[in-house]
Amino acid sequence: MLFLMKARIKPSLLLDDQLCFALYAASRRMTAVYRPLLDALDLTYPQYLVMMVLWERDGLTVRELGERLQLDSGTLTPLLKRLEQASLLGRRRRQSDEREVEITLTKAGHKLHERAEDVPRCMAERLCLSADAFKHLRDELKSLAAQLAVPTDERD
Amino acid sequence: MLFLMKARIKPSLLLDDQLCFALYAASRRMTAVYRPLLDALDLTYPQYLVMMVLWERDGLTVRELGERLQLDSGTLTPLLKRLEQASLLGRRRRQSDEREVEITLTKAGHKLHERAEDVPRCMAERLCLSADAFKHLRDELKSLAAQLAVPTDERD
DNA sequence: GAAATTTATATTGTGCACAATTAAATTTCG
DNA sequence: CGAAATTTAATTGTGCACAATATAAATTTC
Repeated sequence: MLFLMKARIKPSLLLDDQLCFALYAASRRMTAVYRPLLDALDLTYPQYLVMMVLWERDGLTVRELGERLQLDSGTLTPLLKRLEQASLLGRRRRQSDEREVEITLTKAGHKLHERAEDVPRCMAERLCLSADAFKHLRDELKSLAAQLAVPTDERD
Repeated sequence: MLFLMKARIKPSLLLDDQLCFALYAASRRMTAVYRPLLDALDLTYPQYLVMMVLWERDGLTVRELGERLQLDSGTLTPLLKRLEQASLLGRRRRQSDEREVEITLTKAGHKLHERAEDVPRCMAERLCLSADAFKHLRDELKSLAAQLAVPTDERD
């Protein structure tokens, strides 16, 4: 009789066996494909992510943006200053709590949303995935990230 | 009667809908989980990838390393200089073709392979994936990267 | 209500990524 | 052959990521 059980991952140091490298390489390739589309909007890929969050909900603080994107102030502060220089958003301390810096889209920042709407359509065509395959892969990656976010000392 | 066909991806600018962000976030989380393991070896994550390639096949040129990892000399040259400083490898121009720089592991570089063998085991435990799920996700990512590597002007 | 602690952002420093350019060696071809 | 084109690394400059630290405001503790 056969035992049907989940086989353990066999540890390997060969590059082609690694999940981490497949992830790292795919992520960089993805950014590379976005680059020409975002160049047209004068945005880098991380700047595009920030704008996407703000188009969805304006007036977030740096901390809230950081939670959404999993980035800290060391990354966000200079990035937001560049977007401010580009007149896409404003940064000002909150009256209610002077520690917090509220990020608000300018008219140009809102306006950019329209031009950005082509980007997801272009990428959807470029990916050659069905909606189901797209969602499945995306959700697998979300669940992987969630598993990797669990502290090492409190696991199954 | 129902038509069963592949549905198109619905374009969206909402962060949570994006495959690219799931990929980007998962990749950074993965690197973050590797960090404490690699700190013990005094390697960064990209340095670990370079060492993995060299453990598999020593004596590659910068170009060959770059092809394997999809990184250019602008990234590799300073990274390799740091590994040279750390006495893990040597860099020297090839006699046969002075344009090429051959990378050779030192004794310490080879020695590090043993200590690195714990890393994949630790990660395998940390991931909580069956061998099948691991391979499936890895191969989906490889196929995604391959699709994204196809030039935009020559596609299905 | 002063002191200690926590929270939010900014700053500094290191190490990638990657575009663009440069320099040197090699190959191609008239 | 020898000039032009190609190839390989290195260099320069910009923009993330992220650790560590600093600073200032708010909150908690006593």
